[in-house]
Amino acid sequence: MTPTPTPEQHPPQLSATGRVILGMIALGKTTGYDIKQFADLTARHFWATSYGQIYPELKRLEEMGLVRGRPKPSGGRARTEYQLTKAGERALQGWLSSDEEPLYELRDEGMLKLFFSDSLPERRLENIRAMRAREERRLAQLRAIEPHASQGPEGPYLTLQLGIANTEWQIEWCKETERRLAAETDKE
Amino acid sequence: MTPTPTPEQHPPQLSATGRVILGMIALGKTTGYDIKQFADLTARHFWATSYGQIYPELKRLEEMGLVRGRPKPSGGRARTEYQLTKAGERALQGWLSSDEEPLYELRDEGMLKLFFSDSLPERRLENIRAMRAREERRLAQLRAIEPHASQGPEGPYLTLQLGIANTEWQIEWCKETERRLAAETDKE
DNA sequence: AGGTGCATGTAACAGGTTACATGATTAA
DNA sequence: TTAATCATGTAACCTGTTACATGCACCT
Repeated sequence: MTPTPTPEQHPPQLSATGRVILGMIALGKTTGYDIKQFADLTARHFWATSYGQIYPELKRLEEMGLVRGRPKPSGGRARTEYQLTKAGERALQGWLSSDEEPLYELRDEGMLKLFFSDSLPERRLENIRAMRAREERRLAQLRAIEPHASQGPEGPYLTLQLGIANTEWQIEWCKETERRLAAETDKE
Repeated sequence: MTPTPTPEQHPPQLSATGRVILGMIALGKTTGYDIKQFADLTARHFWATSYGQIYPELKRLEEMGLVRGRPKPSGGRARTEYQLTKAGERALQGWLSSDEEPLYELRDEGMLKLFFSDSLPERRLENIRAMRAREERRLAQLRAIEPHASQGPEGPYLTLQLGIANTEWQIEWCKETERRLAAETDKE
């Protein structure tokens, strides 16, 4: 007779959103609103969030004992400040040191259009231009936050650097490809 | 009294998954299975798909009159081949020439770890190495499909080139950052 | 007096993944 | 004969977005 499977008494597992929140609290963003504002300025480029996730997840994290929230009204405004508990710090560091394959997911409609562009070659150049325009907008946004980021902690600064360098490079590729396609069109 | 809003008799809107399928059929992938196989080899790097989307969506597209499916059993195996209808071609080209802001979504847990790495600086180098390893794997996969892609249509080839160049660049950044972090650690 | 920003929250919905089910064919 | 591959499909689940609701505070 098979032994009954281990009762799997793991506490409910830390979700990806939960990790983001723990990390953000560690960076000093103590309210749901704060977390969202900062994330929209920074992490949004590689990890988007919404209030619809953040507020319910903060409650779940509190139930799990990873954060502790206390009301800190500013003026007459309702407001809850959260801090990490010891368990929360451990959970955050456990995630940062885990060797599991980190998730990577991309949905890029611009690439998709380029990929299928043989079905309408006349628009190919235009599609690449649109991709470049998007990257140029992104670059401008990243550059706008650079100055104040370079005074802050290292982690955010490194990701910002990577984002900027990466975007610059992408723009170069688009320009080159545009030139190449334009040259081919001329030949015909 | 306000005029009743236009009855919005637009036929049900073409979803993103639907677009992928139309594009794939245009590239000669005529069955659900075929589409998935090819997408897993190529478009997966910027747009993942699953059978759970593809098969139901093929039916929806047929209801919408954008594709036509006919049973083409190979041996005794059930099998349905799809082709684009005129309306399907128009829909595909309409999408390719539309000026709507193309969707872009990224979830990159590696970047997230780097972003929060101040909470466990000892692991920072390791995290960047993991990111590099991921990109190196990706590069190997992309290079493996390059030879046969370079004989095919232009669109897929261009996206492949972009993917390769982009990945190579990312690897360089990781290496440079690793060197820099290693040097800083030595100084201390 | 009214618009914007601060601050929290929820319900409905949309989209996608996973696990499962089925069954034929082919190569070892 | 058994494992892998071809081929299709569905139901349950999970995650995340959108739209909405509430109300205070601050600036003009």
